[in-house]
Amino acid sequence: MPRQSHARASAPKKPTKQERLMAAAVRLFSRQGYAGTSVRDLGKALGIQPGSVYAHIDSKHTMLVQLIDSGIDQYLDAVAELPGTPTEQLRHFVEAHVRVVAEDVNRARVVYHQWRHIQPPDRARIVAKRYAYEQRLRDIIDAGIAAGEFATDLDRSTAVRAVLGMVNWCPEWLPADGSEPSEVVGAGLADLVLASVRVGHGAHHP
Amino acid sequence: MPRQSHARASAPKKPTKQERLMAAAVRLFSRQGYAGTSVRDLGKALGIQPGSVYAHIDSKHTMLVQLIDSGIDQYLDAVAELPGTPTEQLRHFVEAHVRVVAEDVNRARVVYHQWRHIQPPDRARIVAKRYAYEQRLRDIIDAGIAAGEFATDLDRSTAVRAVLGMVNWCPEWLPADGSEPSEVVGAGLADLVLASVRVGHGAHHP
DNA sequence: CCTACCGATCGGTAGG
DNA sequence: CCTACCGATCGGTAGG
Repeated sequence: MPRQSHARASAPKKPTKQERLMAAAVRLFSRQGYAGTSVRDLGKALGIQPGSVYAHIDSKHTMLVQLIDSGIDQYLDAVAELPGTPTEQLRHFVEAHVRVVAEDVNRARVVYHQWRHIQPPDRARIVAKRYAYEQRLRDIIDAGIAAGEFATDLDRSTAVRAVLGMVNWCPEWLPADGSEPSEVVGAGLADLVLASVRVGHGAHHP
Repeated sequence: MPRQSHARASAPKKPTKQERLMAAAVRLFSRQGYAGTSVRDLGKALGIQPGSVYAHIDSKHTMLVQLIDSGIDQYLDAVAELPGTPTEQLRHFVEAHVRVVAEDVNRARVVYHQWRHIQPPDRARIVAKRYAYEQRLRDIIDAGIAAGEFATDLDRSTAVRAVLGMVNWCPEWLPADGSEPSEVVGAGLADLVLASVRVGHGAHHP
């Protein structure tokens, strides 16, 4: 067993202190929350003094903003262009979302829940991005209804929120489910989503 | 049922200071998180001095434990006995869960996310209760598969987590959706859930 | 990146 | 329920 375990395999990526701080922030904000994480915790994670943290960051709040900004962008990028029919697009949407969650479940949890700690003026931009992502899903579902692929009596809002609920809950149990590859999990969730919105599954609630 | 100190049955009851503190904690923990809420915030909400808060509570942590303990019990009680076939039970489960969420979305958010701030030894009991609730849903789904009402190729774990995700995400959007009664929302979500697990909706992912 | 430090705030207590 | 206070910790800064 080599002492330099992860030394440059293909790309010599040595993380900067700033990158290491951001990685520590993801882990700590996820487990203890933004308010429950001190700048001293971040320094301790890198083995430096509390005051030294500010040689690499502007403020604790700026770290949160950058983390969530880039985090939401990962989701937006992943579903920006989806090929195929609305049915296929919806499958791709769910699978892409689960893939991004699985890449870093801690980051996912921070993006979903810690945005409430973001203060104006950054907050407005974050909320707008979240809405844009929801709108992306809504458009797919609308197209599916219009194309006759999804049930015509489907309630758009309920469907959008049900799908987002399913995929956004993943970080709560994905880590404890390391046995299954995330692609399998994503495909399984996509199956359930498609079954729930597809036409021909019988009458809805009377 | 344990003792109720001096509560009048079916009368306009005047909340005690302790009850008012718990109500304030629900609201503040939900919006700012447990760590982001100070005992001074709680005192301010009741118009009393910070130190006076301790005339009514033991500690901030005890408030969180009591809040989440009784909160989870609400969910367990709501689904303890569900009539009918597995299909009907699953519908009742979703509708009952959404009803409890709608009763107090702030409390729901605290129950779902702030339990991570609970320290041992209380933590073990909370985690066990959460697992018991999940097990309750798993049993219904297993019964539905065994009875031939749900798809035989349904993945139990995925189905359980998908359903929990849908209903547990409700507090994120229910407050913004005040126009629709929660019973309608619950029925709509139950429709989607039943459609996703029911037999005869076509082949799953190849 | 360290030492040394700032004023503010934290959860909680003593003694009325 | 108040006044007065405790030691600990907070986010952040000055000056090397």
